[in-house]
Amino acid sequence: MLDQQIDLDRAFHALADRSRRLMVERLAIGPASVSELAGPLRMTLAAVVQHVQVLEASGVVTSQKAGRVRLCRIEPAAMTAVEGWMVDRRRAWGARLDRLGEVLAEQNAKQPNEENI
Amino acid sequence: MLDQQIDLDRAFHALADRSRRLMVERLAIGPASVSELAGPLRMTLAAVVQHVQVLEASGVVTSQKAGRVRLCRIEPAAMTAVEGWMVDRRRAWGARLDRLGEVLAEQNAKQPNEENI
DNA sequence: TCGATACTTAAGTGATTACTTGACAGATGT
DNA sequence: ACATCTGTCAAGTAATCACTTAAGTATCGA
Repeated sequence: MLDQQIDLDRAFHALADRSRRLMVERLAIGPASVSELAGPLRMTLAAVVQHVQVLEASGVVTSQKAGRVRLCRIEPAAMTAVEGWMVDRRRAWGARLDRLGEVLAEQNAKQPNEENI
Repeated sequence: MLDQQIDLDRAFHALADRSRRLMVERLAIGPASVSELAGPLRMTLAAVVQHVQVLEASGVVTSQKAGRVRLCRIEPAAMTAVEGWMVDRRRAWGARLDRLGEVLAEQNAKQPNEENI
């Protein structure tokens, strides 16, 4: 429970980098090797390996080596923890905004997307 | 659209710090002054002001000064953007896990299966 | 067996971070 | 008027970051 704060630090930090988010987007579709992850990125393989290490240390990604290939995959638990924190926050300010009436919040025209969780 | 990547960088980074997350948790409940935010934190006011600046630069928080007090409040748009990215990812891996069945995810098959990606 | 493939490790570099201290400014209450 | 409250700005510092190059180590295919 207390450690989870540390995990959130690391998880948010891991996702605060565009290259790493691209890797996670790729991994969300399915497992991939390090060089597959490196594909769209303009940096050395060594750098990509370091990004993978950050992702693993944060718990967002796990990997295992098969032969000379390291297969990486997303780790749902960490992603869920991050999403959960966001959802909890929105419950708070969402409830407050509802209470006040959405009209007061902003007159910004926003798309009517009905994504409810 | 391209800026949005930058915004996500900044927003995730802003939330990657425990002190700043505590501030956001407080602001999710309702607007607060800088010193109110500083309350539970063991650091100088100057440091808190710098954290507020990071939160504002990321778009997660807005503020306005009334007299000598700066009132901070959460900015739903940035929070929604972050949450939206998470939700989009979960749609991908969630769908995949459903498709495969969770049993497959935990098997320890060491055979290099050629599931082309 | 030999060369190519897929990482892996170490060391270094310039930029950024999360603070600190200290000096200061404007607003408020008495 | 004056002290106090609430915040601001500037400069400095130690640690961390996102890379790089260079030199490995296994593994695989022919």
